[in-house]
Amino acid sequence: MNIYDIAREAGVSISTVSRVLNNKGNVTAATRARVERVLARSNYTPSAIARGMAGKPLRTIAVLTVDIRVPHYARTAYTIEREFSRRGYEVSLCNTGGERAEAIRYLRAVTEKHADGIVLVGSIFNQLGSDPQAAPFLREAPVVLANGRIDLPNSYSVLVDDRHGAALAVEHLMARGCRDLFCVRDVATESAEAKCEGFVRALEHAGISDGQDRILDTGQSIAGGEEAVKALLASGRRVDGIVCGEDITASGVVRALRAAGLRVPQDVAVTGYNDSEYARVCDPALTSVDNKPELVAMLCVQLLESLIEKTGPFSSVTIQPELVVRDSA
Amino acid sequence: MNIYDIAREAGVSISTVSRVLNNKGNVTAATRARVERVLARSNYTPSAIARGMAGKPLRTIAVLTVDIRVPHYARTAYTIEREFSRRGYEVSLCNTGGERAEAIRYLRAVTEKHADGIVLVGSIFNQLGSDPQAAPFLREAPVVLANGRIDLPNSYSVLVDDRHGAALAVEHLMARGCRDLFCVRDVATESAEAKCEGFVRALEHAGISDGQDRILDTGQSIAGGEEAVKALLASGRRVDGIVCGEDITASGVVRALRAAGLRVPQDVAVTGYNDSEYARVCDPALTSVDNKPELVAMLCVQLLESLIEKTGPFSSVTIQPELVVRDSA
DNA sequence: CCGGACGCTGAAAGCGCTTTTTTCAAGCAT
DNA sequence: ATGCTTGAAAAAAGCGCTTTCAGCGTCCGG
Repeated sequence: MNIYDIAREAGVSISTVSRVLNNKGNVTAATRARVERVLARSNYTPSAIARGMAGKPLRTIAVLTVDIRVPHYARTAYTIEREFSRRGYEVSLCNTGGERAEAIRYLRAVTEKHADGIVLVGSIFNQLGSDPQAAPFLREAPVVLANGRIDLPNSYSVLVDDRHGAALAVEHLMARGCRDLFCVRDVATESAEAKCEGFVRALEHAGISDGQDRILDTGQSIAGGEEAVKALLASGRRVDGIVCGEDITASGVVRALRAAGLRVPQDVAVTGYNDSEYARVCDPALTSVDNKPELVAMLCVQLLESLIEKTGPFSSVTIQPELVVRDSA
Repeated sequence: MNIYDIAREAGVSISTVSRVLNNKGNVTAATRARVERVLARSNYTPSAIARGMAGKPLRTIAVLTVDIRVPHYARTAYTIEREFSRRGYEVSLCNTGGERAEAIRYLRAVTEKHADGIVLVGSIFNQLGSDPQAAPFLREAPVVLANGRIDLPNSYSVLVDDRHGAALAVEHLMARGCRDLFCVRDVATESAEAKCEGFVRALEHAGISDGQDRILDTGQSIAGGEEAVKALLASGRRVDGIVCGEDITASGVVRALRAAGLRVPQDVAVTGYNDSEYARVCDPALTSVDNKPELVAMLCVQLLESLIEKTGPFSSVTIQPELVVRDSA
């Protein structure tokens, strides 16, 4: 059932049906009524493909994320989807797992389908801007990168000041009287680097200069947190505070500390990052840095929408995280 | 840059370019080489829209979920996306939040865009099959419903036997010596009903007939779990085992029990459901029912793909969950 | 040496819309 | 009564592909 069928049944031309459907141009009330009656009793669904063919935008947004199962990305993607949906867009999603090839494959696919805009969620995607295979696709539609910088003509960023976030955690621990702090780096991203930098700087600010030696590397998981603590305790170094790069890792840190007979926060205070549900499930509930994924997502959507509609001026923005104090520190 | 530009530069017709691009029909090596050279030095991207217009499938799958932020749905959606991506499809996502209007709006949009198939993730979507507004769209493309039944021509289900899952939890608790069991129902879905039914049946099987009176209603959250326990303890009824409908609720149950001075699992054993990361973060780690979202997703993808390619025969399937024993029971 | 088959390529139609252009008729002023 | 204007609706073009069909040259067998 297409527009020709409707036109034939209503005894008008397809352009008239189109005018009725899109509510534009002049149509007499009588003609409009006749078309609408036919429309009502048919189950006609206009083809967005054909509409796209005729030059109208398809109103779809491509969202690239590392892994939607990570709560932080889920929250970001959720808000992006909801907000674009509210604005009449549909969102298409890809979990690249950080695989460059996967990102390129997907970017090609959405370019072929004429996506109206692209949102990259995760600092890892900043690489794509300088990737000769990926960059051409990123020029075909406006791009917004959540949590990372990208240098391309029609691309902007919404950044979170993770350096500041880590510094907030350090300051809080110090205010509690902690002096022997460590920082757990559980992933190799720009964002993790920023946290470490914030940690080191905050220590320097307090007159402690060996911050760089107080960074523990491990994996982003409960087991990762546990291992980091085991290694730390085995080293015999004194510790009374640990800043973690992720709540899930922090929960492993807490678990290992308790297993070693240490009390949290009395003996060792621990902070998480992302203020996820894990922070509330963990016992004791984690003090965590809220980096506001919903706010970031909202800003991404607003920015991308104005980019699509070319209602500038545009600019990248940076937001500040906040510390949420609970029981672990 | 379109196929006409390529054809002109290569000095051939567009049909020849099309043949080269799609690797079909006969083209001499010389002609093919000439076209490919032009192709290589251009940044031509074929239009999937135009290809769709010409009758080819666009290879997009629509996925409806309640809320991607719920880990169980995130795991399901993730696997669906990855598997379809691997098969050359793109997935579009909508979080309906259980809103009928939102589902309908989205179904209309994807129908207009000629989605090749639809996956409904969550038992709540079984309503759509009998919804006069939604059903027409569900007839336009094959549909697979994860975790619920739907009665429509081209629709099939992948079910999890949640009755059995709850029964597994009951049996485990009884084997530990628990006798005064309760079940926490934290949401009003078909799936939650099945769990309660499994709970009641399993009790009956053990000679306990008042299972129906042992169901506690609350919200699906940490607070929900806490409230259920507070109400239960206030009632003065004896309890030594609690079966929960979700890990997150179970974590609240554990927290409230401990706050009341009860030991888990020694005084009261607790089981969760979904075997999510929450079960591992919780202290003590939750014994939980694994309802295998990845397996369900894989089966959905396989089923939907064969539906799309009409390589039958098709049939709905039911899978059995398994109990994962940890420290809480 | 000619007819038919076959391989390669181009021409053209068609997919379902939007939009521009054209047609037509009615209404009005001169 | 003629010419103009105006508004409604039809006609037609165009979007970028795929695919069918037709044309044309070549090769082979009779």
